[in-house]
Amino acid sequence: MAKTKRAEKSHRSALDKAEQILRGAIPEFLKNGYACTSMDKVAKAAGVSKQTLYSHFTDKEGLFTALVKRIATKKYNFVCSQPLEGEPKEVLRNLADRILTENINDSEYLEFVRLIIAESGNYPDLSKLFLTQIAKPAVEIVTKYLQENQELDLEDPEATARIFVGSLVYFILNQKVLHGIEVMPMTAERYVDNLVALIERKNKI
Amino acid sequence: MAKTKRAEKSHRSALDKAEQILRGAIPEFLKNGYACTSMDKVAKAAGVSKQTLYSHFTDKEGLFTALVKRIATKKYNFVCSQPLEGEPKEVLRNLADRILTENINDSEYLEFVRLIIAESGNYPDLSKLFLTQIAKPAVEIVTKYLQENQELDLEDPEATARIFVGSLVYFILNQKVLHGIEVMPMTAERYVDNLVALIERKNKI
DNA sequence: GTCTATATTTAGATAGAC
DNA sequence: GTCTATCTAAATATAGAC
Repeated sequence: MAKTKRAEKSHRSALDKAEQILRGAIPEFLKNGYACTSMDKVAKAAGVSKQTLYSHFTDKEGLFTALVKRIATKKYNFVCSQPLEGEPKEVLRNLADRILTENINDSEYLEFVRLIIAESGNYPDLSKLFLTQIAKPAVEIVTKYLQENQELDLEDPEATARIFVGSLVYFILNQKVLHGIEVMPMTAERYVDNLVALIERKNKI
Repeated sequence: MAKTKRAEKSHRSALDKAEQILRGAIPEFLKNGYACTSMDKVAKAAGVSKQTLYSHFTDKEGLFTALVKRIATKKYNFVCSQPLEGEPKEVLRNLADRILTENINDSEYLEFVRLIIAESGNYPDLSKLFLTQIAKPAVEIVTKYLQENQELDLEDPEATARIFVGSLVYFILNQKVLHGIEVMPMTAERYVDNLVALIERKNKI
């Protein structure tokens, strides 16, 4: 019995340590990037010794991969938890607003996107994971909606969905990640107005 | 006279060295990223000693900045050298095709974009330079065209131009930089068809 | 101006005590 | 499992010969 209890405690403790390490590692990697984040910094930020890192993750790359999977999964759950509802004519605008406001104010996620792109050459599998977990489901949700609303009279809902999502993602990338807000600013409202107008246009005539 | 000749030679030699260093440095930075490109690698790639690097550029950051300015200027000259001409109805499609084919096959430029985004946190001025030199002129050219062709009946040509350019840039980023071509492929033709259709739609009815 | 050699710092990863 | 102390390699930057 004492043995069982000890094993349980040991197991729980291990989980907590891994969790503790990830929680410390995430802001470090997001802030400094992969190359400039040392295992020493992570150990310090997580409040554990460096050797403890290596007992829970094989190496720096393994820790980084676990970290990316964690954040991607978190965002995936958010993307898929938002049903499209409301007045049909308002859905596209609400959806665009939601995509923008949700992501533009999520500085952790913006850093994450920057990191994924930065390491997409060295870690192509992580960028594919990112697309598969986040961008692809988002496009699929929009595609489905565009297909279901035939009054929009779109010849190719999937391609249109990609343009819709893609132009919003680029807006965020341009304004926030690349600091376009300082050299070529545009309000989200104006951008969304025109994007929605392009898709709904036929109905307006 | 000997003195003049010597000064000239010295001057020319200095220019050649700076040029030689940049030519060696560019592929190294584009391939490895900023942090993983050592001054030793650059010296070796450029065929000079490390000390020579430091005699022409103050430090690694100075070399990197000069390199980014060089590439951005090169692309700027290309963007602005392409006039919009041809049948009015074909211009948008030709323009989209040109933007895609030009950039999607320019692997050096794709690496450059990756690098700019990667370092946009550490070097915000370089990302602003990138936008100012490349993205902004591109949007301005498209804006001007959309304004001049009022039969398109666009309420906000500038916002529409941003959507047009932005969705194309994202397509490239998604398919090539983030390897979306392997997990969510789509042909450029299909994407462009639908993008142009959205803008021209009114005319088609 | 250019090179070789080096000073100094810091990285990833490991050994050994407990 | 966790810690302190350490090994080895590689980075930026500089000193000094020519």
